[in-house]
Amino acid sequence: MDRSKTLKKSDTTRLAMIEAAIDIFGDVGFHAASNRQLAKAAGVNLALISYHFGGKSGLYLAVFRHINDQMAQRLKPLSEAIHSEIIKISGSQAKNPKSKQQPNTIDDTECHKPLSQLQRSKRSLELIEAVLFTHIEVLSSEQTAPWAKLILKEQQKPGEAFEIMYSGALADLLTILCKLIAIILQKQHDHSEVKLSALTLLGQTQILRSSRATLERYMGWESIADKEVALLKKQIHHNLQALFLTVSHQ
Amino acid sequence: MDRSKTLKKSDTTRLAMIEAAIDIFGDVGFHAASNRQLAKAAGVNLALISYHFGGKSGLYLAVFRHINDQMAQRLKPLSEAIHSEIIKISGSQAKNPKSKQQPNTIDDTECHKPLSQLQRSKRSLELIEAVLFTHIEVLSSEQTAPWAKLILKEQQKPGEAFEIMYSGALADLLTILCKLIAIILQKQHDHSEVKLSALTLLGQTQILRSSRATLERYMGWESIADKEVALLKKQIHHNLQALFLTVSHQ
DNA sequence: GTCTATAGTCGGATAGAC
DNA sequence: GTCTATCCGACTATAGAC
Repeated sequence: MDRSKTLKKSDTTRLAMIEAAIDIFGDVGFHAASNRQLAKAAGVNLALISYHFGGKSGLYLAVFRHINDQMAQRLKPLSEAIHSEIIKISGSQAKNPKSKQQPNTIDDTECHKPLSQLQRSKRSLELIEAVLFTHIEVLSSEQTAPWAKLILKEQQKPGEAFEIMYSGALADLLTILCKLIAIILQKQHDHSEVKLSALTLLGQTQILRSSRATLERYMGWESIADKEVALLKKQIHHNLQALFLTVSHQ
Repeated sequence: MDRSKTLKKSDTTRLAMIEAAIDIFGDVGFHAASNRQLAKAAGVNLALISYHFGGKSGLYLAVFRHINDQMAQRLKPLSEAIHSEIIKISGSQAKNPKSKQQPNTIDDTECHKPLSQLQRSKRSLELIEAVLFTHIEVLSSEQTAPWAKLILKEQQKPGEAFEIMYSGALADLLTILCKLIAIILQKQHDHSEVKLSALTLLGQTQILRSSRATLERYMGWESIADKEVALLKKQIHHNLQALFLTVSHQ
């Protein structure tokens, strides 16, 4: 309600506990983290974990809700921009044979000159690249490193916490990719080929987390900073061009 | 020594403990697994964990040594076949400007008729696909599922166990892929582009494990069996064609 | 080699003072 | 809301019988 502005004492405590817990859970996992360790890292008393979250499990879930909120907030601008542009791009495209004409009342400057399929594809490809590059930046950033670790852990043994993530930012991200790919392939965005295509794309960026140790070791990288990120982006750019620019052949 | 044939009682006990431990460690992780649980699953007494492996950590390392041996054994036929074929394929190719001529004394039927670059690329691409499909089968098989889970866990927090895996089968797999890609791209196999290309390829197959929960959920799959594996293979095949068949353009 | 029994430690949770 | 003190269960590891 109106408490959204006034930050009560308990809110700052809760936040401190959640932020400390992100690091610890991400680092050592749920079971290896002890309540004592969590409380000490947050600089609060042991008993407050039970008081505020009902126990370690409650804190764990609160951590995922918090991460999901943060991620959604971070992706929101890009997501909204792309969604509105998708309407523009596909405005003249028939996704579905029956609804060929879509009376578009939006006062948009470009929406009345129909784009060629080639133009649509090119623009979609640019947007896909933007999404993946954003994803790479999120995955490589030190700040979000614990997030990624937590999500990966949940992927392997999905529980209640996975639901929180999946139904939030994760599904959004995939849906955007699928809509863009659908424009290029001229297929439905929920076609299984389109979805697998999106997933294999994300797989390529996710090596930053899922295979980070192998990546560092095999590339001979001591850390993954700007230079290394740039190299990976270059590779992804190259792959994207190859995967989607020659799509007219098939 | 000569004990390799006669299976002593203690060996069968150790093996039972290791195999039970693979499932449990893979399922719940190192910390969440208790010695009691491990002993019960193996059908042995609690104290034998300390006796045979010196404790839970020792058992954990033994598990990784075992997995690495198994994986190496499984990949060996394919690995050797490919290595010998790479010699054939690249026999007439100059990897390095100085060593253009390689006097090949192998009594191979095909080694004396030089292959065109197109032929070499095509064959390499077939072999890459074979490697990735094998990888997909390993990752999707229920039997090896716990292996993959363990490896993923170690990637996130690499310790002594990661060393065992990395310096074994994992590095072999990557090296084979790089050598094949190098033939297509006509670059050194240790060139960073080649290595990143191999890693992004593996990333696409690794979604079977790293994003399994998302994969199942987003694709609407209830399980990942033959039908689902076939779909993923089809997608990987498609991606491979796009990524490497048009390489002559660049 | 395998088992039983137990010592010693640490964990999560809570009652009750402030 | 926050803290101290404490309970009790579960754990690892080991000593010693067989």
